Amino acid sequence: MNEKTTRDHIVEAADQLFYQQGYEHTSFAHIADAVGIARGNFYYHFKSKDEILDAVIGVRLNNTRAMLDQWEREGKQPADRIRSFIKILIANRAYIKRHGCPVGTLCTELAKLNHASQADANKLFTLFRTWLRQQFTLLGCKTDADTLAMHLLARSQGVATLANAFHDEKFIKQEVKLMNDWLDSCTKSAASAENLSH
Amino acid sequence: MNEKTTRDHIVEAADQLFYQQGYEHTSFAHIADAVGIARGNFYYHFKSKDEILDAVIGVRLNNTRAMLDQWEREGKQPADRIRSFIKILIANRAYIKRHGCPVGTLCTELAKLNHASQADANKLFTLFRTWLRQQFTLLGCKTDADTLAMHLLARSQGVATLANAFHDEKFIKQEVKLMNDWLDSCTKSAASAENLSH
DNA sequence: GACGATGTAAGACAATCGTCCTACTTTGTA
DNA sequence: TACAAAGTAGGACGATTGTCTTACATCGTC
Repeated sequence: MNEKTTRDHIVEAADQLFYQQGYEHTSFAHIADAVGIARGNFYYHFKSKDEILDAVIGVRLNNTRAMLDQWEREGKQPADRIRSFIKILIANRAYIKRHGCPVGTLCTELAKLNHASQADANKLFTLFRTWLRQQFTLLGCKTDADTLAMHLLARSQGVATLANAFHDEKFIKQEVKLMNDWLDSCTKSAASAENLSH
Repeated sequence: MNEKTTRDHIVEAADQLFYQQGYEHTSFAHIADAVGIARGNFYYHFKSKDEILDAVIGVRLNNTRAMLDQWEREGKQPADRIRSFIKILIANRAYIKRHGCPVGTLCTELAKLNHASQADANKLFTLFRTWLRQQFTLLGCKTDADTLAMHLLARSQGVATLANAFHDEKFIKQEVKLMNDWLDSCTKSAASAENLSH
C-alpha cells in the first residue's frame, strides 16, 4: 500500500471542491487551503489548472469503472445490476440534493466554458451508457438497448437536477420507485418477447 | 411602443451570454463588447453584476409567464397544453444541444456558487411546475398532479443535459416521442378512472 | 560529512475581475 | 440661448486570478 502523496491530496481536494463549487469557481487558493500547501507550489505537481482537472476526471473514471466492475460481480441478473445503478441516487441523495450529480454538473459546466476537457468528462457518461447498454442487451432488449440506456441515464440526470434545485430528497425516492417500476415493465416485455420467439 | 433603452440592451446581451457561457464566466468586458458600450459605464444602469442577473431572471420569468399564458389560450384541452410544453424541446433543440436548458443550467450554476439569487432562478422551475400541475389536475389526475408535473419536468431536464453532453439532437426527438406516449397513457388512465367513478 | 535529487515555501508577475470615479457629451426644458 | 438632467466614455482602484521563478528544506547515497 503506497503512502498518499501530495499530488494525491491535491487531486482529492480538487475533486471535492470541483463537485461542491464547480471547476471555474474553485481557485488555486481554495485547493491550497484545503490541502495545506503554498499556492505557488502547484506547478511542481501540475503544469496548469487544466491538468488538475484532467487528473480529477481520470480518478473519477477509474472509480466509476471499479464501481461498475463491482456491480458486475455482485448482481447475477442484469436487472439487479441495473437496479444497482438506480440505487446510487438513493445512496448519494444527500450529496445530490446539495450539489447535483457530479457527472452531469461537470459536463454541463465544461460545455458552457467550451473547455478542452469536455470530451474527457463526457467519457464518464459514456462509461455508464455503454455499461447500461450491455445490461439491457443481456436482459433481452437487444435492438433498443442503447435507447433504454440513454433513457435511464436521462431520467437519473433529471432527478438530480430537480432534487438539487428544489432541495428535495423525497422527490428522489419518488422517482426511484418509478424507475424501478419502469425497469420491471422492461424485463416483463423482454421476457414475453423471449417466449414468443420460442 | 417604447424604444429599447441601453439598459434593455444590456439585459438582453447578458441574458444570451449567461445562457451561452454561464453567469460567472461572463464578465463585464464580454457584455460591454456585445452591447458596444464602455466597460465602466454599467454602474449607471446597475449597481452590481448580481443586479444584472436579477434583471435577466426577471425578464425570463416574464417571458415564461407570457408563453404559458399563450399556451393557455391556444390549447383547449389540458393534454394539448402539456404537449406544448414538451414541444419546446423540439423547437429549441439546436440551442439545447449547444447550451443545455436555460433554466436548468442557470439553477445548477447558481447552486454551485451558492448565489443569493438561487431562489429567484428556481422560480422559473416553480412556474413550470405549478402550471403543469394545474394542467394535470384539469386532466383528472388530481391527487398526483404534482408528482406528474415534477416527473415531466425531470424528464425534460434529463433530456436537455444528455443532449448537450452528447451533442445529440436525435436523442431529443426520441425522448419527446416517449414523453408523448407517456402522456397518452396518463390521459387514458385518467379517463378510465373518470368512468369508474360514474 | 558532502552532495545531488526531490519536494516545499513564498512571493513576484501580468492579466483580469467587479467596482467606482470623474470628465465629457447629449438632450429636454425654461 | 442657458442650464440642469440624463447618459456615456474611459480609466483608476484594489483584489484576485493562473502562472512562473527563486530560495530554502529535506533526504537518501556516496
